[in-house]
Amino acid sequence: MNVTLRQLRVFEAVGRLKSYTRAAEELYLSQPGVSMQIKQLESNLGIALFEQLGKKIFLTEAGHELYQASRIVDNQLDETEQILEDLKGVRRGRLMIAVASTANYFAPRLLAVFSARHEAVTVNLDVTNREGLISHLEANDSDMVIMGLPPQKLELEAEAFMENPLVVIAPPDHALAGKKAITIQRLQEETFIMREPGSGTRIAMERFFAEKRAQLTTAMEMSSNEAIKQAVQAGLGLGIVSLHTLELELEMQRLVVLDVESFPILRHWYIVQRKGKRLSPVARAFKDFVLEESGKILQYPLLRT
Amino acid sequence: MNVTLRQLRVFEAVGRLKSYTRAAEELYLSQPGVSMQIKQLESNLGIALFEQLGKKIFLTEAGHELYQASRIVDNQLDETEQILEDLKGVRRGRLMIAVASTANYFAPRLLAVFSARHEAVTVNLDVTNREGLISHLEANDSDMVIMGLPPQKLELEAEAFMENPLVVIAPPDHALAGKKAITIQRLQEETFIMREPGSGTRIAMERFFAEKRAQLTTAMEMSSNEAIKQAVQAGLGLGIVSLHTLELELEMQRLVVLDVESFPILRHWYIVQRKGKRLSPVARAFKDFVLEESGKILQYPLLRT
DNA sequence: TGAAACGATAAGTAAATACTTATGGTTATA
DNA sequence: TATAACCATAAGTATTTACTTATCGTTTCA
Repeated sequence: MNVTLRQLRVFEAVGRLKSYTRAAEELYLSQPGVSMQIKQLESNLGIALFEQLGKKIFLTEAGHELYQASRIVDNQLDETEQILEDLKGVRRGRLMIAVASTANYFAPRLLAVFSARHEAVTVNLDVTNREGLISHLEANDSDMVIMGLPPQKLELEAEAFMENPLVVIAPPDHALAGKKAITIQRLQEETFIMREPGSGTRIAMERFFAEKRAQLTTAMEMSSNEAIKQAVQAGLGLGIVSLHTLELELEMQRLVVLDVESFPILRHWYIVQRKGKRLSPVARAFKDFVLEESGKILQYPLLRT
Repeated sequence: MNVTLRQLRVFEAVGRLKSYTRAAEELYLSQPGVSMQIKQLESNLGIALFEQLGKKIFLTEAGHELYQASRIVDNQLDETEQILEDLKGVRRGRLMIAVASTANYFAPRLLAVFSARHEAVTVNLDVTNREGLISHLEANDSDMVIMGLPPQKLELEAEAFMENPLVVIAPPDHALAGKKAITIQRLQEETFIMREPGSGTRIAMERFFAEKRAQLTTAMEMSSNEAIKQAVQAGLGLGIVSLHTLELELEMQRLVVLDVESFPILRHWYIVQRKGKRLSPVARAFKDFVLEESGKILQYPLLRT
């Protein structure tokens, strides 16, 4: 179809007003200008769109069909234009975030606040493991990723926005509970429930103990923090998890944080995205929001045990 | 929106193929040609549609929106083009016919046959009185009109396509039933059930008797042929109607046609349309069909009584 | 590390587009 | 019947469009 949008718009006006002259006025054109557009359109389509009987013009059947079509097309484009207009601002948009599973304990709260402020923004949150996060970054199908340990391989931009203290947890009735300044030495007498190799927490932990030249006994490996906490509660051993995951358990006194020397291991949470990625206004706004306000919103439990 | 269809189509190809170069190949363009169209489009919209990360390109959210829109627009136009293509031929289309109420006894049969031959054609039949037909012609909202007596006032083209004999009817037990060569003189002794003034049949009748210098006694006026036939059957008087309306009654011997001298009054059925009206292919086909084949399809009852 | 793939940019151009004014021919209308 | 309203046509033109080829810079991958 060799038709131009201009032709369709002129045609729509003529069809609506049933007059070349008035359409010309509406469009700030001369009457012959309109005549020519219509003629051109008719010749492009190879079919008559108007019928003139005396002074009045009528749409032919083909004209009626095209009239409907041009209204639909016009509306579609108007609508899209509106959407794009919104997208330029923060008003509307989709925010696609992926977070490490550990971040699941606070990320939803951040998103909830952001989402409440920007009602027309659709938020999409994927909670996944480290591997999943990396593939998100590679496929570029998230606006950004929240994780504790940005991978080195990819070219990324990572900004820390919050502390992420790793602490040693034990059941409340554990021999070490309540003890002050437990040494790392002492810890080596205990057995530990660990995250799976490759997990951010696990990597950080191993790095820490390697530095301290200590070696821990691994009782079992669990692939989620939830599982570790359950196992520790059940007395199967000690655990090391992010303090952020403990809010409830500390409050309910199901678990205690041990006061071990050099602890907590201080890590950070990072907002990560591919280098050079152009953020949408919504993504930009979310990032600013996290960098500036996450501290206020997420007050994690005090370290006092 | 200052967007051109060309831009949308190029954009659609790039969005679909996720590559400027391959889109260029598909469209038989150079790669810079595509680049420029997209750039133009983006600047028209004031928003980025693609994001390039390394070698790969991705649609931005705005790009996704526009992609959907351009597919819708494209489909709409394709569909319309198909419809218009059909309309050029006889395959599809709408046929709007208005017929005089008397023609209601045969017009549906014509339309049924035509409609069976052209399945994708929507047929619209309005059965109305003379006044209604004239307003159809004035408003140009029918393709053509079938009537017995084209009005003089409007500039019309009328073509006769079939005889329309007006006959005198009586109940089977009437004194004149079966009589040969009844004189018009004799008719004046009877009373008649007439159509309302202004009806085509009434006008033709009055013209006929004025010519013969005869005057009929009007018992009552009815606004439909059906009512006249009922009244005649009930013995309220004689009637004059188009032979076409009698098929059933003659066969069931509810009514008889009298053998009156100079009868039947020979009139014709006309296909009528406004002078200069351009017929759609479907309308053209219907007109030809009626002119050529109506005789074959409509064999009305013989005059023998 | 070097070649290949990809998109961006620059410069140039033939063609078309989208108008304009002027004018002519019909058709209603007062 | 004159006039006003309406659309068609003709001729002319500035601008824009839609390309092209040539070239460059970056990224990926063998």
